[in-house]
Amino acid sequence: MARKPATLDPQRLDNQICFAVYSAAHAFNRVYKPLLDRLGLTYPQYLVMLVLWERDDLPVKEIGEKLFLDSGTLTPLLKRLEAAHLLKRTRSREDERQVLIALTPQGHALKEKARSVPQSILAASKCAVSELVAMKDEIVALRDRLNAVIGE
Amino acid sequence: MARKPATLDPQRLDNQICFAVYSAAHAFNRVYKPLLDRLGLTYPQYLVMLVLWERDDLPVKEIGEKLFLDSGTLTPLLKRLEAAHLLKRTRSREDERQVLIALTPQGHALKEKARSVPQSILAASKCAVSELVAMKDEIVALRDRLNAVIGE
DNA sequence: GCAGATTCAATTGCGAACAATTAAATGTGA
DNA sequence: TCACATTTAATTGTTCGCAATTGAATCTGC
Repeated sequence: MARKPATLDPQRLDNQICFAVYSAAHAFNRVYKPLLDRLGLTYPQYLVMLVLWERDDLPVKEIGEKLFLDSGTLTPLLKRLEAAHLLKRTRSREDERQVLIALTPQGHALKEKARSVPQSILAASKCAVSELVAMKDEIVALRDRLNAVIGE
Repeated sequence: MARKPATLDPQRLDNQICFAVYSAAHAFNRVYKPLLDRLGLTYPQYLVMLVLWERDDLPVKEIGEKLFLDSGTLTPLLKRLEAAHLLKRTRSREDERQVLIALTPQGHALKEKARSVPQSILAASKCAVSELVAMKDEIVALRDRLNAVIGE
């Protein structure tokens, strides 16, 4: 049984892209934390707000599709954002199964306060924008291939 | 106020590398799930086992440093792995503050059963190994820069 | 040797994340 | 029309992830 050199052993933690992604996600979270604390948001809540700042009045389902999250995650999260007066949840009148999510004036206003966040993250990454964009595109392509496999 | 084109707006979800990483981590998790179910492990538990398969008899602290996790996460997770008879937790005799984690025979044996996991992930990623290695190195470098900023 | 600081694991409390199930509304085919 | 399937959100239960705190063991300077 030929022993592989450590740098090629696929069962080693440091050789796994998945752990790289997993640990990078946590590192991002820790950088975001103090920035989002000032807005009173957690990172997943911030993601929901980003979606709503682009387009308002969406059903829960559609927010879930954009963020790859299901109602088990979103329902309580949206209730917390509603309790913080950032959005309102209303049953659709055309289709009573849907709950539509609409920003309150405070929810809209928060977009301005959040404007500096991406720049702070960029600074922390100590990386050229062009490099980050290239990396992002690669990671998104990988994610989409993985998600395609799940659907099989 | 010059409106940026959508492809450059840093406040757009699709332009954020962080969301790419966040959603890729979840996609990986979903691909791992059925593979790890057969081993009776969750993904974070699998990470701990990877660490211990490389080196046994580690204090909780050291496992935490390798995985970027703290005792609040690890203590209950390790207790569950102990309940599954995969490892044993023992207070160090030289330093009673430390708890040493050692694999049981079953814990060691699981390494063989887990050997095929990385290959299945590789297949799901539909990507050349060389490309994945390059991506992994970039992501690790980014992660380490982010973690360096946090320590400031 | 001893007071005070530091280290380490455990605990508590809260917010994700997701599987599985439930209940209500809507759609579909005969 | 009516039985049956599908869609949508909510709910329940388990596991992470982390901040903050606790308590015990160890280290440090004097």
